[in-house]
Amino acid sequence: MSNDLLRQSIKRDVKITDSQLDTICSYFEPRTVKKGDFLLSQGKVYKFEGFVLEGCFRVFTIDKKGNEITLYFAVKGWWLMDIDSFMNQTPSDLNIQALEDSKVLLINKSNKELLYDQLPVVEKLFRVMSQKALIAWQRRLIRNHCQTAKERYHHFTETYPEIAAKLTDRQISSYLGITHEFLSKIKRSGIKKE
Amino acid sequence: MSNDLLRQSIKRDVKITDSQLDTICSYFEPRTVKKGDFLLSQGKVYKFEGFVLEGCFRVFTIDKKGNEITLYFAVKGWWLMDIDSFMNQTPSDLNIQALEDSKVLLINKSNKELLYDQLPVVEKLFRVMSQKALIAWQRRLIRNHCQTAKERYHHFTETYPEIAAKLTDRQISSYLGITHEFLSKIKRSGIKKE
DNA sequence: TTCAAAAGTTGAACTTGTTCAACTTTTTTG
DNA sequence: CAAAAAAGTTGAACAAGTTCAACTTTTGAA
Repeated sequence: MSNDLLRQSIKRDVKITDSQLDTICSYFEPRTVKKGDFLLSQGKVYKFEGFVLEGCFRVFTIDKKGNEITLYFAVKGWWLMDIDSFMNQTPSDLNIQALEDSKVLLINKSNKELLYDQLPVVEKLFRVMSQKALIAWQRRLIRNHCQTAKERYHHFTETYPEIAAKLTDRQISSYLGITHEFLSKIKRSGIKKE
Repeated sequence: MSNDLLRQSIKRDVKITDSQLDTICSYFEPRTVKKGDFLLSQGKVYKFEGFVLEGCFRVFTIDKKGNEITLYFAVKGWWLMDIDSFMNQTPSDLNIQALEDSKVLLINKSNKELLYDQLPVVEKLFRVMSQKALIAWQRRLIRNHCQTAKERYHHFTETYPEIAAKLTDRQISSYLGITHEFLSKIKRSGIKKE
């Protein structure tokens, strides 16, 4: 199976048996997404949660002024979820778009609930994953408040060089919360001195 | 017992029996914290998770330049946690300070683990709580990127008027990510027009 | 392979928010 | 209650980041 990556990823977060992994994996379906296609678009209800096997996705929202705000990027081994829409089955504020031809494993809401009921370890898994994600969001907010755009840019490209390499400057700037014009100026100033 | 608030709060997130609630509550110990005292300070390992019964807390970090960044405030019914320090038992980056005389229920790490092992519903509870918190952090990041300081100030005071009423302007500004001088100017401009 | 669309660059004027310093008001504490 | 400390206000100069418009470069599709 092509589920090795998912199995490894789960084993990093919880102690789990192979048969439990089999059960979990049996609920996921593979799907390919072409470059530019949307797995979710703003206004729709999110019916799937996804685990990225290959490729790259961008999760973003568009505000009232029409600006794109990127929440995160997801490459191999990352999860794609709009917790709000999936949990409450309300229309999503988010768009999830493939930045290259990609492969994901998807699980729908009713299967996810079956899994939760059937295997308590799945509750633990998503509890641990959510708490780790929370830590990351808190740290990002702190960086947004205490670092300049330039520092944030370098932090991003140094922390995720493989992801940054796949992205356009516009996509990076929408993640950093700055205009692409200003990112261009940051890069120029970064070459000249320090 | 004075555990009613905790029991109600848990019942809002998961289906649970009274005897399970009894078990959970039995692991929590009440504690009073005097105004100004710290439940946690930066550099220490966080040994407790807390549920606020009364009073008000501020969770914040101090960056290299000495600026305070407030992650959140917690009043009656809110949880106090430094997931990073508690989960990994590493020194905390956070301070948790009582802004008034307060009462909390505390649970330590080993009891929390006992609870997780004993009652799967506790895994579910914290999974649901963490996912709700994640949604809130994502929304806050979006607001930080697409709203001005003035809009964020009004959003905060309108969403949490009871909390805002307990806070100094310096505390609010450290939550909004602006200087207290600028908050003062926002308030003045808000009176004159709009 | 060409040409249209998207991405990136640059500069000038502008807006938002910061810094610092001086001052006033409120709160706390001996 | 008096003094000290903390909080809030104000202004002027400044820094960080935006906006808009013109331009160049790269990418992709017919």
